[in-house]
Amino acid sequence: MTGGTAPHPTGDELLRILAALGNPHRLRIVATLAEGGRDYVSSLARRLGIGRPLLHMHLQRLEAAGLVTGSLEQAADGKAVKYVEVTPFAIGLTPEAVVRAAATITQEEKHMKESAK
Amino acid sequence: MTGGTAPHPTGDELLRILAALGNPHRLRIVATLAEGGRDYVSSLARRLGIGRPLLHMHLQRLEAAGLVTGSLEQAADGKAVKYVEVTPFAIGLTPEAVVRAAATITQEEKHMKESAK
DNA sequence: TTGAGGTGTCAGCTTTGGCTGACAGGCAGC
DNA sequence: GCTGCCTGTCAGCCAAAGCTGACACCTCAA
Repeated sequence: MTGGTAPHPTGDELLRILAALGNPHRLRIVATLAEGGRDYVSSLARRLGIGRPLLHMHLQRLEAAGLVTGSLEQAADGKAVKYVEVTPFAIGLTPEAVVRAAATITQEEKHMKESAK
Repeated sequence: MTGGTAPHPTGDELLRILAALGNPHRLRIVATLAEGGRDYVSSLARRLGIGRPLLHMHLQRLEAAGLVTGSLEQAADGKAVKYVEVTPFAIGLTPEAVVRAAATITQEEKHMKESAK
């Protein structure tokens, strides 16, 4: 197991990571998890002072970027609880790294509304 | 001479940097400038295949983040040309860095529509 | 004067993102 | 049973981002 995000991600991966971290709420989510360790969604929402649906959406983006990992577990009392924790990562952000990443950007088509029927 | 962005920016600075870089066009802009060196706006727009108004907007965000620097110069023939180049930067992106940055996030009020008259 | 090529900005559209309230289900314990 | 706390997702609203076409200005060269 790697246990961390590679220092030289592809262009799309880097874009997802940067976009995910470029948001006050999401940055604070990562910071909170990095400091206090793993926590479950409802508790985390309370700590951050935001609603659960909102947190849920942000967590989705962070998971999609590979920055956090969620695992649905059974608490001691049998309740289903989803714990989430940060995935270790180390990204070096320099112009050279940007050049390398930009070379592998996949320009996915806008929406191609019902083409190729 | 500073010549570069500090490796430990404030929370707001980091947010602006990440949000700026978390966009395909802007990432490619930085990459293109980092590779080919400085260039002027119209030329850059042609190289990237995007419109000048659009590029102008993206450059504003990149400048606001301190990632690129624009300078309006007089070309040899007297024409005013705006050259833009990348500002050297080196940001270490790790959970620890995020924790440090998140501590200094300035939560500016939404819009406070004419309150505190 | 006209044309080409540079600069910037504005109005207006479409799309995305952010956010909330409400709903539905599962599993304790009272 | 009911209550509480956890899970998820949905519809819908509103603000912000992204993008385009048109406009105005400047300077040089033909």
